Amino acid sequence: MIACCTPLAGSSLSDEDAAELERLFKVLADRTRVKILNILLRARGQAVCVCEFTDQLDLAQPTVSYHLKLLREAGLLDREKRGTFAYFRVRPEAMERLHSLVEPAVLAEAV
Amino acid sequence: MIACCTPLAGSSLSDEDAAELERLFKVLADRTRVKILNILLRARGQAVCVCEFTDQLDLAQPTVSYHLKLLREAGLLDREKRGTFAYFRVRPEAMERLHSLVEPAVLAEAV
DNA sequence: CTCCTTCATCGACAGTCATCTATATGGCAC
DNA sequence: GTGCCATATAGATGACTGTCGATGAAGGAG
Repeated sequence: MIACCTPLAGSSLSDEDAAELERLFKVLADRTRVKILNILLRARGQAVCVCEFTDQLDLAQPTVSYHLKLLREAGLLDREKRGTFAYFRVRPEAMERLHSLVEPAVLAEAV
Repeated sequence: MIACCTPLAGSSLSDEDAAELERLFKVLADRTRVKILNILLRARGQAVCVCEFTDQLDLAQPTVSYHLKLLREAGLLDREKRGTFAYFRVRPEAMERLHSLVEPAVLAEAV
């Protein structure tokens, strides 16, 4: 008889914690949003104008706006308006949190 | 006149690199797969039987099989068959790679 | 061999997502 | 005020995804 379904040590991830990780990874699970993050990180924390994204990404302006909104709602970006222009910057503490969450030792426990 | 669209330093993420990050995050962007990873990491690298997942996750067996397949295709899991049973274990090097990829300094450059 | 168990695959279906065009909002110039 | 420009929002649409039930494949028990 093969030993199977033996109990595991440690407390399992709660539904809420799993859902939170899902939300976070969903935001990152798109090449356009990855590129946006890359542009912002290359700016070393400085604010970047929306026109910069519409220039570099080959997408219609509303599509870019849509992705920026998702990133902002996830708490990864801050927006700042100057006149009709909008500037975005990355939130360093959010990136730090992301980095710490994917630590194997952390994923083995609750969030 | 507001300064806008000023050039950025550094090389931008290539399409392929962005697509690779997208693929990786897509696999993680599901609460069931997050829970599977959590179970495997709590097992401290030991192999875990499929029945363990079907027990703990409240899902039909084909659904669990589907998620395990995605995780395996992403290189995050290894499978080992013993008789009719299948055991999965996490690939530590894949988790390490994941952790290093979400480093802000890394995301600011190419992968 | 036959039956049962475990797991993987298939096909269908509902829900979600990324994208577009069209439109609205709101500031600046004149 | 009017007109223009940058951005956000709304609605539509095609593609993808997670889920299930049904079925297939393969090994162990009797």
